[in-house]
Amino acid sequence: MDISLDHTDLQILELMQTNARISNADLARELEMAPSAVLERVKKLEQKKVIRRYTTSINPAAIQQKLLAFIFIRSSEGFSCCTNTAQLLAQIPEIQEVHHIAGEDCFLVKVRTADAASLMDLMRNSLQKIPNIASTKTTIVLETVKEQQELVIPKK
Amino acid sequence: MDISLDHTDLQILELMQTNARISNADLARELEMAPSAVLERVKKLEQKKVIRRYTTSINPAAIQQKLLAFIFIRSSEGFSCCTNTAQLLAQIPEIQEVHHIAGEDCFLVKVRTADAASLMDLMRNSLQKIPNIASTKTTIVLETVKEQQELVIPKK
DNA sequence: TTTGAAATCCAATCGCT
DNA sequence: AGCGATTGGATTTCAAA
Repeated sequence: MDISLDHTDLQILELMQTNARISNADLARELEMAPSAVLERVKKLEQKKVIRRYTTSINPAAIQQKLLAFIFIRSSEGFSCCTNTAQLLAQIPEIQEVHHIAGEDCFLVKVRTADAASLMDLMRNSLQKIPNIASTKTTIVLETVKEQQELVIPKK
Repeated sequence: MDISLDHTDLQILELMQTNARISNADLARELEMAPSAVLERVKKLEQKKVIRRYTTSINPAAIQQKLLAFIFIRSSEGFSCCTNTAQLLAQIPEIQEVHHIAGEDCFLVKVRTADAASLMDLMRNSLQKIPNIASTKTTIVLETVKEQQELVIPKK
């Protein structure tokens, strides 16, 4: 099973990226295909892990998650320990993203908490318990102008 | 119309965050409520913009978007021009996130392209045309260990 | 806000192409 | 891969509490 995608697949991705709750019937109407054929394609995209999951984007402020920060984390030891450190970081639910980055710093982490105090709590209680964290540099977000994970789908 | 959320609303958010394509009937079964009552609540969450949108997470590698980078962008002029600069950045489809950050740099931007060459294209053709960009500092992601936008939903 | 009933519509399967 | 027919179930609306 390969991952080659034709134009119809890309159209499906485009439509579902914009609205994950579109009905299969509406998808079929947009593509001018039979619903059963469309359903088949969607299932294959799921199986092939082209589609990873369907998520609901929730306004963070509505559930009192007002603080967003990025933290650069430097690891004190070599490359081998990094994988372990990364896994421990990934387990923290407030941490949405863990990226291994090029350059002097080892990781870039995106974290969301209620406020500055709870970010401090998290750093003291969760981060500092992870071995091999040499230093952290925190960047606080004042305002988010754009935040979406929509990819640019190729035309063909 | 206020934005106060009760336990049932939080349960709905929790379930829909995990799977945006859950059927209303399944939601109702989980909550042990009538489907019509659940539908009413979901619609209100949408109206109140607690739910922002339903999105499909697509594997970037499957559509040849292999490069992820974060760019720190310094603005050459004062605060007033920042809003304009931010809007121009936000219009670039490859840029997924634009954050106004505290500290010396003005913006942190998350960008996804096919490869290093197309990132360079983007910086030359799109970024450098935006006025008041004084400097950029690009951080390339080598590996993404975790990437989700799921929020920690409070228990009550 | 919730419910239950009713009408319409959809999801999912399968045999055929 | 796609289609069309089928059926069991889902969505959506609405009057009533």
